[in-house]
This record gives sequence, structure tokens and C-alpha cells, in this order.
Amino acid sequence: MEPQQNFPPILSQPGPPFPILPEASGLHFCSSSSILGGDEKNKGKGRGKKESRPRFVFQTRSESDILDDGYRWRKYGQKKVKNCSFPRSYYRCSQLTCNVKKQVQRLSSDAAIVVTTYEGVHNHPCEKLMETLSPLLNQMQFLSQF
DNA sequence: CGCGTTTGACCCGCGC
DNA sequence: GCGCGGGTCAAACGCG
Repeated sequence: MEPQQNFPPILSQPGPPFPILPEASGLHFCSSSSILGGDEKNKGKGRGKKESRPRFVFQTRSESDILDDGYRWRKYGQKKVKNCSFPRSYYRCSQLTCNVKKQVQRLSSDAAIVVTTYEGVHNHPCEKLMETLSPLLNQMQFLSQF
């Protein structure tokens, strides 16, 4: 049972910056319109986002569920899905201004594969990313002088 | 002392 | 109308 086996070449949405995966070998990008047929159409009452958010899935081969992509994530839930023998974790961006959600789940067939589903866009700079890239940018600028 | 994780309960939509 | 499944909240605890 493969929910999404169609891998588009690349995402062309100006949404969120793609997370930097330190040591992810093979990762695949999925379109944002496949899973979860009913988007946020009309929740009715309660907290619900009416704005459509881009959704994209990363499939990484990692031993750990926690992939540090430069942002700080706060776990807000963990549920066991019927189809999977592994629980699914729900994360949210720590930034209050940032309504990005992320859910991590492991494939039941391959425990080595971690599926990370991002939802929403970051509307705040990523400090850690800048921190990581700063020396690199510096070097690039320095080299570009020649 | 602040924040992130944990865990159970609650809620809501959908299928039967 | 009820049951199931999935998603989110919220209180407490633990750690840095």
C-alpha cells in the first residue's frame, strides 16, 4: 500500500526553505496535494486554519526521528496509527508567530525510513540556519572577490 | 526558573 | 446514530 509513489522532480513553491539534512542519504519530495484529501475547507467551529498551507513530505533514511532542520520543534502529541506499528509524532514550531506543523512517522515496512510531513510556511528567520550558513556565506563572499 | 517532553483525555469528521 | 480513527490540547514532570 503506497499512498504516494509519484515523486515530482522538485517542489517549485516559494514556501518554506527546505531543511538542511546533515546526513540524509536518499530523500524524496512529494506533492502537496495527495494525502489528506479534505483540506481545511470548513472546520465549522473551534480553532481551525482557513488558509491553505502547502504540504510536502520528506522521506529520509535516518535512524533518529528527530531531524534538526534548523528550527526548534515542540512535540505536542504522539498517536499510534492503525496501519502502522509505529507511533506518529506531531511537532510544531516553537515560534509563536510561526504556524508550521510537522509530523514524523516511521514506515512499518521499513523502520529505517522516516517520513516527515511539513505543513505550513515559516514566517520567521531561522537563526540556526543563519548561524550555520554565516561562515559559509562569509567564505563565499571572500572568495567572490577574486 | 523556563521550556520541552510526555501521556491521557477530548473532540471532530467520516463510514457503516 | 454509533463507532472508529486521527488530531490536538493541556497538566504534570523532568531537565538544563
